[in-house]
Amino acid sequence: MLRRDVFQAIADPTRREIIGMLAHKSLNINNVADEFAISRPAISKHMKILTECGLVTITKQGRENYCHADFGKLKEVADWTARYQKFWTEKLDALGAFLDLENEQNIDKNPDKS
Amino acid sequence: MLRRDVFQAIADPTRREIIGMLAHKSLNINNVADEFAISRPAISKHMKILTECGLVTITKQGRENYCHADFGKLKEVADWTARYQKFWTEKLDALGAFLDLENEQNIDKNPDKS
DNA sequence: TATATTTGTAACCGATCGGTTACTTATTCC
DNA sequence: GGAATAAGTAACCGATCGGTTACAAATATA
Repeated sequence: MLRRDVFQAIADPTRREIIGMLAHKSLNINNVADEFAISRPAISKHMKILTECGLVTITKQGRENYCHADFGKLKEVADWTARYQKFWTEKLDALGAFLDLENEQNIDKNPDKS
Repeated sequence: MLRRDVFQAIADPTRREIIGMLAHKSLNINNVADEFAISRPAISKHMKILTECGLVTITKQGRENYCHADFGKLKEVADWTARYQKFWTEKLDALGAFLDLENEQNIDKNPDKS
């Protein structure tokens, strides 16, 4: 497996839009492609990237491939941003806030790797 | 202005590491470059991307350029992931959860655009 | 003043990205 | 069986990415 990076997967606005669509309802590839100006193969490629990083799972139903969003992988992103949340929610000294956060969560020596 | 996308900016693991470093302490370009195996101009390019999207600001001090992280822009990412938070925090029916979220936050018709 | 330090940037490189068209395969419907 | 539908994939394209080396400019230091 290629073990795609979820940060890289959500970097593209089209893919973020796809995730939003699938939150409402599971759709097959053509259903998704109909909502965009780009071609079906282009959507198919985006979907491959989303499945490779675990953001989307596909279940085959006859000749149709239904795509479901799997939001668990999005937690990885939320957790990363949460490290710095205090910096925008409170007007604290930045260094102090970070050290507080580090203490609370007891994160490892190198918390900034991916 | 190029008006860089913060999602694209944080897609690169090196840039995420830089953000983590600047959370501890403001540093000049060489300080940052010393922590990586890649060249100084490469770091300089990463820093340009980070400043273009507002994640980093630079203050000139003599011949040194001090880089400070600006976490406000990270809220944009946190807000996007928060739309789907219920999907991983609770074991609810996915459609129901999304509609609840939509109701609470009263987000616009097309909440999935970037 | 001469030299060292900090930085930006230009030119280049190979790889990847996001898209296309064309073709194939599998399934469903008449 | 034959036609239509859904989807994967290969080949190609131009642009961007992430890196390099080389050079220039500004500031600090001896």
